[in-house]
Amino acid sequence: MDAPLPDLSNLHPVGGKRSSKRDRILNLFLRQEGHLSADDLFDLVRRVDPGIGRATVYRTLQWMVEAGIARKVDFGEGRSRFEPAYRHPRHFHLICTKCHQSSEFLSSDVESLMEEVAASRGFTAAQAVVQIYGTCDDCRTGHKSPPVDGATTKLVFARDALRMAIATERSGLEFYTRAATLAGDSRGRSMFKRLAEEEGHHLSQLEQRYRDLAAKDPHLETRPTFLFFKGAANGLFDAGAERLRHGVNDEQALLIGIKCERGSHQFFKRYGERFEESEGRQVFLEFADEERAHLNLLMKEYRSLRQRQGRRRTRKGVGAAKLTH
Amino acid sequence: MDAPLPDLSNLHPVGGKRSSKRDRILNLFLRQEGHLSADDLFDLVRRVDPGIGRATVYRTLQWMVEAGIARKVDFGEGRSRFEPAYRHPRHFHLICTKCHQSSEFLSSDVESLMEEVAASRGFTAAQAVVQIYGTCDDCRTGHKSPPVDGATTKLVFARDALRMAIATERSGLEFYTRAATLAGDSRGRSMFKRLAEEEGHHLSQLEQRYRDLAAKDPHLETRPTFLFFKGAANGLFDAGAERLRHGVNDEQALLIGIKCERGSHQFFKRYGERFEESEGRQVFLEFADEERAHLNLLMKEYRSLRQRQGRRRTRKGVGAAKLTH
DNA sequence: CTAGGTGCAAATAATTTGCAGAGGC
DNA sequence: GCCTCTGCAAATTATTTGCACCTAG
Repeated sequence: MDAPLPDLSNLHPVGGKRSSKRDRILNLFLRQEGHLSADDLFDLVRRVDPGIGRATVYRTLQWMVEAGIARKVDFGEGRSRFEPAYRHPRHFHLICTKCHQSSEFLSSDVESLMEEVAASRGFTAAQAVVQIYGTCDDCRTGHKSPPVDGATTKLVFARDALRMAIATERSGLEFYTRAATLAGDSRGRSMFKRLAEEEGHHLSQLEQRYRDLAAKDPHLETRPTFLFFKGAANGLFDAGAERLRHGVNDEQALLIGIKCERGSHQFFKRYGERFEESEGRQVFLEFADEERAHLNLLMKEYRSLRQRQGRRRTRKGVGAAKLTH
Repeated sequence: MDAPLPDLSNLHPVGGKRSSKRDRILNLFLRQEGHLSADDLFDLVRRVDPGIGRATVYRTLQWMVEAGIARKVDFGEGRSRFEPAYRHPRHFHLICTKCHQSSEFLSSDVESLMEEVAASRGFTAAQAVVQIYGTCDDCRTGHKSPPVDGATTKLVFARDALRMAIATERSGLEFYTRAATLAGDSRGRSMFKRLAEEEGHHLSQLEQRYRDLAAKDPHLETRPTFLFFKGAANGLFDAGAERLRHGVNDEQALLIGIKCERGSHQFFKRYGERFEESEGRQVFLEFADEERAHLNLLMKEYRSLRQRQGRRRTRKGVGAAKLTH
């Protein structure tokens, strides 16, 4: 649903056209934080290269939007603003109608709801815009909270990513600990135990990393959430752990684990890939890898179990074809 | 989060200003379906009253937006469009970038997510805009689906409302049927049975109503969803019915029922009230009333149970104060 | 050489504003 | 009589276009 992610070096041919001054405009634009109006960008460009005309900036902007490098956003000021879309996933806006400041957030839940809606209408979504207009905290209370620069945004992003990974790790730990207790088969028990230990180990690593991050900014913990990944932020294994309570056999436990690991792997990979280089992205992608490793282990165990059982019945959803990655 | 709902008759003073020609513009505007550009409205107005100037239309539009009667939306065409906001809750847009058609949907889930986000930042939300840009089904396939007029929209809305009420009724029926089986106390059993019968009765009424509605338009059932009230559309009692499986005592069952009925009453009331007069609105509000009646019955039973138990312990969440409506 | 890209200035389009007069209270 | 509304035309603002020229492949 979001923009394609062409390599920066061969970005230019994307639109089918060539480049020269576009490079300079593009580079300046991508370096910018926040939402530039066409004129803002024109001023910036002129400062560097006075020989560039306003029309070129407009044309380049138009081309960038078509090529998916930029996004056009409208805050109802009577002019458009533009923001980089490259490795910078769709984010949503909270726009203060008093002070005209806008802050951003990201929500995978909103995104998936929108995808669902679009799909149900046969609509192919290319872009999504979410804007909430109202009064910001500062304008309402009269206080002024410290300005948030690019570095802080990145810290907050990393913090939120870590929080999600930690929540997932915690619910995974609970899941495997319980599964190890319940497992009827000694081999399965030892595998679940091993996984529980791994989760515990990773968990403490993540927590350490979280503490390191928090040390970089004394206010980090109290800053508002940036990633509203509600469905994921509360532990992707919770439902699985819950199902274990109702008593399942080893095979079922394995299948539940596989489903959870696969879901969480896909989730972290999918979103991680869409971010620009940053610690948050790292957290997502590393975590996705970890979940995949667990997934592989579980699937190996599952195959082996099936073999030992000697049964050849086919189970829906996890056929042999799907097991090979 | 949505616009205030002033009475139409004393709408005018809302903005602190007075009225005269505004009335005519306002009335024309409110009669319109869809999204008018300022110029569209100007043309319309001129056809009725050639003595009205373009600036007045602009000024009136501005005033309507401030007063919460209209919403300004931007589809990236270089000009703004406006839509009535009165008794017409925020709806979201799917905008085709090929044919420039836009269709609408409503999602309570998206709304509550947005409220959550706003609240967590101390942001007071007044308006929300959700736009999904892409290619519509017609443009993608080349086919042309039958045009949807205002009457059809209303039918679809009523259909979706009925579907939600039916789903809730079904899960309620399941809940009470199961509760009746499980109830240890004969008095409780008969109450749950009675509620189950009522739900069954209402369910068949709703299903009949649904059939009547479907008879009005042969394609009604296949038309795309308009209300994406995912959390509610799958039966608000499902979680409650599920909990009954794990074995609960009568008091707990009552509390679960109370929670479910209260939630569903509030949900249907809250959203029903925001719609303009229509069958869909009726469905919502009637259903809300019904759920409240059940709620009252359950609460009466709960109080009586507590009295019979003679226990005076306080349970969190459902203190005596909260029981009196 | 050719298909675009580019600068400049002029054109267009949407919206706002200045001002004199009108209308309600 | 005062305050706001209103129409008209002029002004302002953002964005696009026409056109002559330039540049990369």
